[in-house]
Amino acid sequence: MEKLSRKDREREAKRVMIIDAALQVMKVNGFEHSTMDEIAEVAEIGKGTLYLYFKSKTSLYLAISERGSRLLNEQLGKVLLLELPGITLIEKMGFTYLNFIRENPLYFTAFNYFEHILNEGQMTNSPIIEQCENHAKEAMTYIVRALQIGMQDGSIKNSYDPKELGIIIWGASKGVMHMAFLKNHANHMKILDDVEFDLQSLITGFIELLGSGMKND
Amino acid sequence: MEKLSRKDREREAKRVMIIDAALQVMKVNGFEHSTMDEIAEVAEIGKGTLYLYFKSKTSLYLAISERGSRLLNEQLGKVLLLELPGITLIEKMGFTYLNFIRENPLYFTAFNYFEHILNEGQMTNSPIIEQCENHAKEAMTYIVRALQIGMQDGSIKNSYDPKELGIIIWGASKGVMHMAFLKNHANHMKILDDVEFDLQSLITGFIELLGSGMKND
DNA sequence: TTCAGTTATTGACCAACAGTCAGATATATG
DNA sequence: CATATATCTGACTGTTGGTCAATAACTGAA
Repeated sequence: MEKLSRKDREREAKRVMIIDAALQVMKVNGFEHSTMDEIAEVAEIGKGTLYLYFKSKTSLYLAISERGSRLLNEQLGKVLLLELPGITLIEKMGFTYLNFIRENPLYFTAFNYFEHILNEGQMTNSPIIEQCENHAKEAMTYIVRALQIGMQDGSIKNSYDPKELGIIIWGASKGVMHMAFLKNHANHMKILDDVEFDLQSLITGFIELLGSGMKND
Repeated sequence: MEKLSRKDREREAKRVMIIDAALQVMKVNGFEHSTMDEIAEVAEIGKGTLYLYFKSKTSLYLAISERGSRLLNEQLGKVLLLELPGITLIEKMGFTYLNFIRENPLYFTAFNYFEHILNEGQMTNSPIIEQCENHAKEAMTYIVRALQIGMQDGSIKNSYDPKELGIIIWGASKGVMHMAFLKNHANHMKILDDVEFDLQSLITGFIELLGSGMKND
């Protein structure tokens, strides 16, 4: 049972308010072109105060990613509770992910930012990075659970290692979503210009393709 | 037939040399933490000169991406010349891509940077962006051609639209490669820590999975 | 209510770095 | 050799992430 003092609750509320302000600024200026000065201004606090709540711009951005993955995980967790064959759970998770990034494109950008930071190898041993990693691990676990359920109920081939298959599904989904995201958000994307498709049909095709690779005959 | 004057050839050679210098600096400092001052120093030119050859840091980074995708396309193009079933061409392209980013991780980072720039919607109508997009489109065409060959020779189901399938394969491959890349380069990546795998086996699993979704029975 | 001690806030300031430009240097031409 | 043109340069500027000494707000005891 968590018992937070009034101080702690106020502090937490302010943290949330700052993240709201940051998202608001980013909606206008884009993710990278938002400045700490403007975020502080919108949050109606001094810039120094901003740095009392987030020790760097990177930290603030990661906090956005953290919130996003927390929200997404809540939804993925609910899918796992449904009484459905494993293969259907996997499909539903795919669409849950799709709808989430469609409704929250900024969070998707934040997810990519998080991975970029991991890649660059900076900010290791930071608590916010750890939280983000835990969320990612949790999402991964939801997928693996669904796969295990599917292997149990016979809806998914059991010739793959569920964890390895989980990584593949996770990675491939992110890649395809990213593609779809580009189509919708980039002004011009020559690769995609030739192809008539909407997000939904692309993802449906993708899930079908993966599905027919995983499904038991 | 391109006939370049000595001037033009010298200019081109210097451009190449600057990109070499930039890659060298990035190998040490990482992609983002390299400064134009240091790149100029390593290239043994003044900073002002650097800006005569690349109009911004972004342009220079995109030039690296451009070179990378040009090199990759050369290899993909060669695969397409082999006398093999379409499904095998697709598999070979997958491994070509894998080996390329394994041997040239910096180019892979550059590719991601290019997509990031597209996402942010900056630098539209810049010639270097256009070149990068053309390369991406070319790579995409190689995949689609291989799919068409496979649909012709019967090794690939023809129930999918080859272009849509191409986008799916392209996106999914990038996503899975990215995952594998993280495992190798990020210091810690909790999602991946649990799973014992090497790049090769993950990609093999992925290609097998996609393959069994595409293959004719 | 007062006041010392503690905590929270602030914005002027600093350092780093992308990008500029007036002047210097090299090269071509007659 | 002299002039014109092309190329190069690094000191300078503007912006922005991050700091810190000064200030304000709060707290609890007398």
